[in-house]
Amino acid sequence: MHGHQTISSGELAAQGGTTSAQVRKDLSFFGSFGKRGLGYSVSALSSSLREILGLGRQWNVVIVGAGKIGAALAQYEGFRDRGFKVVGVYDEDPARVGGTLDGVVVRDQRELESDIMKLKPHIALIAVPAEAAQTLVDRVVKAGVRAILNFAPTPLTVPEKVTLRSVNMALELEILSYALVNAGE
Amino acid sequence: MHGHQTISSGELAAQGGTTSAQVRKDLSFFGSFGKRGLGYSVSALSSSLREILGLGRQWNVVIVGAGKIGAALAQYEGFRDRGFKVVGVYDEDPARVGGTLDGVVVRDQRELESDIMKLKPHIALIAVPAEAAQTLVDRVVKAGVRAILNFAPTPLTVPEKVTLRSVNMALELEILSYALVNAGE
DNA sequence: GCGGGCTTGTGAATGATTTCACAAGGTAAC
DNA sequence: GTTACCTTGTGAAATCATTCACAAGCCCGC
Repeated sequence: MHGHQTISSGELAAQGGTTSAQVRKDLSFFGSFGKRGLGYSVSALSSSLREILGLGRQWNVVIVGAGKIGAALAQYEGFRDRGFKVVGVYDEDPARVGGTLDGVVVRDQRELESDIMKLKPHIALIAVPAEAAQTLVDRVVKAGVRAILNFAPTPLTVPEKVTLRSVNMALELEILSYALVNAGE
Repeated sequence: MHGHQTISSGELAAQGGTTSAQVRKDLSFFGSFGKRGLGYSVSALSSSLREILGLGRQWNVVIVGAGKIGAALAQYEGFRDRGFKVVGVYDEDPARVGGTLDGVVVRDQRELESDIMKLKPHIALIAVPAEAAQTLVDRVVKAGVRAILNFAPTPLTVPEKVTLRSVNMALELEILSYALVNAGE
């Protein structure tokens, strides 16, 4: 981005929308990468972080639900760029099964367990209606998936060994709504 | 959901995936809605919250960017259900302009300012590549939008009077990646 | 109307996160 | 080599958020 060989915590903070102290504290959690008086070597820091975050390797991902959100996820370049490969898309609706999303064939949700055993995906993205989400999470967890990113607007429970994160777009809009109502106060 | 007329903080917590103390603390920020010994009246609480969060009224939304994510957002029922109405979708690409997404015609990004002046949308959803995001945010802010939900994977800056929230799906995956790498520790 | 059993609302305690502030270490110019 | 100047890494302080715990209030049965 810049021609710099090296970058200071302050510059990183400006780029990331945070503070220099925050950046240094965060990085110090993993170790000490910088040189005092100079800053951080861009290339060394970048590869250390890739290593630490596990972005060097390829992660296989299955998408459960081929509706609007599932389709958008399947086609999202941001994932591929970071080493996340969509190895399967699943849906319940016969009308969708057999179609393709960005080169991946939509398979029947009944194949989920057997496919997971075979493909051993690391991550499952849940993009189904709220009512169906917990059931499908239980199924993918039982089949061996250990990391889940949930897009259904409902809280889910998983065993302790499984990592779950949720993205709730409707909630984000409600927060904006609240901010608008209370704007002038 | 239940036939109850009234609901306790504990039940709300279970549904929302949190704790009863948390629920009570959060609600107490807005006022005091419950009856001791009994709980909260479902209908009264529901309408109070709708009022406070501004969900009673309709909010007009424009979507900037008619790519994968923009299209998914335009078609997302979760928004309409909560009173958010998509009044415009904009793109730069002539191949997309003129097409329709869920009944809304995709318009040329050059019309953005004049349309915003006319339609007075309350919220803009930014669904363009990272490089273009700041420029478009500046444009919609200048045209009068005061609340922005950003889906581009980049930090943005807005004037203080504007509320900005960001959803970063790639970052969510990176966090999962880190969790997987450090699973057994 | 009184007592037992719930549940709220909220201070106080605890825990987590962010910011401050500065010694220690490094660069670069002379 | 020495000096002037930067920037990191990190304890300590401050801020923010969550959890605890309990008095106060309300319902209901008798």
